[in-house]
Amino acid sequence: MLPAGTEGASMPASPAWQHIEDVVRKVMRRYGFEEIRTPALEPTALVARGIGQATDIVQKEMFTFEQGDAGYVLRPEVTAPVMRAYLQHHLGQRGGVQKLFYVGPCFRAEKPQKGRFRQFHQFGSETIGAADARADAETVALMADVYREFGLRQTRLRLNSLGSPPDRKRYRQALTDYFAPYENELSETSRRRLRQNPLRLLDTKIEHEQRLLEDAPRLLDFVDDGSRAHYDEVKGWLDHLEIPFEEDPLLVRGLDYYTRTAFELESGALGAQSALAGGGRYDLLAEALGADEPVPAVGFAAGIERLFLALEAAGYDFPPDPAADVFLAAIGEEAERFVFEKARALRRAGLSAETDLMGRSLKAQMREANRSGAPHAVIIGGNELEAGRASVKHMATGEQTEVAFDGLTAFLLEQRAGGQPAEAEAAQDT
RNA sequence: GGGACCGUAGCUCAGUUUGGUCCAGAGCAUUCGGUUGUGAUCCGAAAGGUCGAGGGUUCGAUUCCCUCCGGUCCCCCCA
Repeated sequence: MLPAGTEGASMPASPAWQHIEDVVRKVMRRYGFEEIRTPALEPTALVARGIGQATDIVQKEMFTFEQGDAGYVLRPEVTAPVMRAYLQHHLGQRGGVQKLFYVGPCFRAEKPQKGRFRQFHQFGSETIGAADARADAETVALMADVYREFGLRQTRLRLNSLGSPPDRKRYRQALTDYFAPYENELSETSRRRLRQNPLRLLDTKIEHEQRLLEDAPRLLDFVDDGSRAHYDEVKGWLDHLEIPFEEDPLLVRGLDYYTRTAFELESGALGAQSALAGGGRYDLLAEALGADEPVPAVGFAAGIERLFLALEAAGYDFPPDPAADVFLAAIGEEAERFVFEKARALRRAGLSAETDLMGRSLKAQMREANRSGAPHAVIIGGNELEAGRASVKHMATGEQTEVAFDGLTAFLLEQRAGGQPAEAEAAQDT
């Protein structure tokens, strides 16, 4: 039995899935980001320090286990691991800003539902070493361009500034004070949040509480001048790039390492889990992981499964499954030996060639040839072996011609290069 | 962690209401065949399921009850 919420991860890698990754990598490279691969396994302490003890992820969503004295965790996200790699391998010494991206699996021990899995896949970018607001804007632009590349326009980009930890501490207090008189009107979960993590109150879905929030203090009013100036700059650069966004004073993120800029991209077509991607600045993460000095950084993370859902909802045209160039059918043992070797020769010439591996009838082989999507089937039996010429059937038209064994590779290469069916006759003379 | 619904062939599902020869079925997919060596169509046949698992009630359980496992969706939270 598979662990819950890991279903899709064990299916054969579909062309659609690979297509998504291809597009992601393409856009990432346009922006000059390098791919980095970090282990799926990380020390529990790294994740706990990086993401924050008080977060849901660390408190209840990690797959952890002990090995000797050490505690490990299947990574629930990739930003902390990338920062660990950056520090451990002194990537900053390479000079300049480090622009890294990743694509890979993450794990969270949540109850699975639509758009949420225990093993899921994220891609994202991390721009490490840049405090400039343009780094924030570039991250947002990169994220937006990935979705734009897929033609997804029904998305909503929300933006906010979280300021610095002292700012948030003062804001937390103000929020607590504001809600104190209303405590009896709050739901049980909201009362719990008020004590444990007041910022979470901001995304309550209870109408009454939302009305209370309208007059509640705003995080942005507690943000220090530096953060405010930075926020204004980020908005300026986004305007400059003509990237539409909404300011959302209620936007907070679930991980402790965020500072200043926070953003989230939503889709309307995803059901309960509408967040496609999110990110922000995390200038304090490096120090939390043991760095001697602050390392400014900003990044985003996106869910591939959710992108997939959004694409399906939008009726996205995935590229068709790649078809073989040719299917080789054999009749009789001698022909089977010939075909098996010929297929390898074609493959070494760069063609995608398929053959029967079950000793099936010609009829069954032709069915298989049809299924393979190969434009041509090559039939070789006693007659062909005697004549030294293969029967080549053009599957779409049903027309069949003969091609000398010696010229078969060249013929098929030419066909793949865009030769028309009509040229088949011409080619058979070569 | 809490809630709702669901588990019958590889896939999509019927059958369970009122337990017993319409209870083990259909479509698609698969394999083979429709005379000697030709695919997507058509026709025919075959193969394929301990009816999620275990226990209970009963003369008898896919059907009723309990437990467990799994799935889906929702709350929480997030990608």
